[in-house]
Amino acid sequence: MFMKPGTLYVYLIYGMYFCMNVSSRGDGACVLLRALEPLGGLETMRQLRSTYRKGSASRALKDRELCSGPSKLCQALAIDKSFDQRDLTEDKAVWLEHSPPGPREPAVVAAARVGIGNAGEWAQKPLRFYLQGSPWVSVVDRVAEQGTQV
DNA sequence: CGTTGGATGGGCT
DNA sequence: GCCCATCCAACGG
Repeated sequence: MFMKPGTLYVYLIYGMYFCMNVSSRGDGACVLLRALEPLGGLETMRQLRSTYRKGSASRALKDRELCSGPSKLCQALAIDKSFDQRDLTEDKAVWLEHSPPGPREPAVVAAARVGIGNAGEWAQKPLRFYLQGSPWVSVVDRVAEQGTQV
């Protein structure tokens, strides 16, 4: 986390999953990627996701199940510890792009974060952001959406 | 739709 | 030891 903004931070969680973060401006600041909208390579993602599951020969995953969670998207993109500390502005294999302009700016929901319990005052602050109405989000927070400007 | 319990390992105290 | 910004299968309604 204490790296140049735009640097990947990948760590192992719960002994078997990875989480993918991007270092941001400010000492110790970073952003955890909790979900993605899969735009290409869907079948590759489906295959990568399936190999990690228990009954690997079980039902095919729906599109929404490919990247709707921090560790799901790491599986779908084959992100592991080898991607830790890569520079998103220089690396050939992984980078960020702006999304193409849409007809209108989607509303951004600011909600409480997921999965950190009541770990101090910061746990309750609305530091989790997602596009309202997106079907690709990992968790929908109806309460937070009440106060969102559409 | 909801809830519950098990898998699993590195890093820190 | 114990904590981790998790996921999935297996249930019950």
